[in-house]
Amino acid sequence: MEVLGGKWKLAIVKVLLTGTHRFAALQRALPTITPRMLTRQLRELESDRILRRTVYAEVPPRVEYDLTELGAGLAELVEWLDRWGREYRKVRA
Amino acid sequence: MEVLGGKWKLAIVKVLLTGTHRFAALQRALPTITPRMLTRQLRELESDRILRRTVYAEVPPRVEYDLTELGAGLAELVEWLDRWGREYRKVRA
DNA sequence: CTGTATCCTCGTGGATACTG
DNA sequence: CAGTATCCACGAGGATACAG
Repeated sequence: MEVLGGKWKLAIVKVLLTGTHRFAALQRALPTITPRMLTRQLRELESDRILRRTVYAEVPPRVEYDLTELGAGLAELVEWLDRWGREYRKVRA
Repeated sequence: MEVLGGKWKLAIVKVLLTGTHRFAALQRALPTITPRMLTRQLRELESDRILRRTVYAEVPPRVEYDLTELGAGLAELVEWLDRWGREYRKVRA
């Protein structure tokens, strides 16, 4: 939970489960996140080896994010949580 | 994550997966939790229908906590997270 | 395009002491 | 036994502006 507990962490993982994304693409996928929060959560996920950050020395700059094997192993968890969340809303309603 | 995100929530669920517990028993199972935090997390889990609180009108007072069906449905998640946590520690080491 | 820098609010969580 | 009451520190998260 220390690794996954950030407000946007699992949301980011979920997006990256659909493939490699650039910074701006993640912003589009998470419309309400601020650049500051996106950077922070990405850096933490990187240092926890959930994802990889690849910088291409180009102009304009290009940076790509994709899941490591460790991160990809979270696929089941994300699905499980999605299902449980739906069940939860049903029961609580 | 809003429901499960408290610092002690999943730990409490994990204990209750082994059966009904009283307040003091939960304290013993979670040696570093303060009574204040235990109360708060229990009340939140109760209002989210993850567990049930049963008060017996006796002296001395007796209060028992046990999982609802919704809460019991978290068993898989807890196991999954345990496994992933171990894997995580191995890979990160 | 991919971020930093600054400033600020708020809530979580902890310490400690006390109570019906 | 099963909590409350108070007080406090810290940091996560957000708003806004700016930069290489």
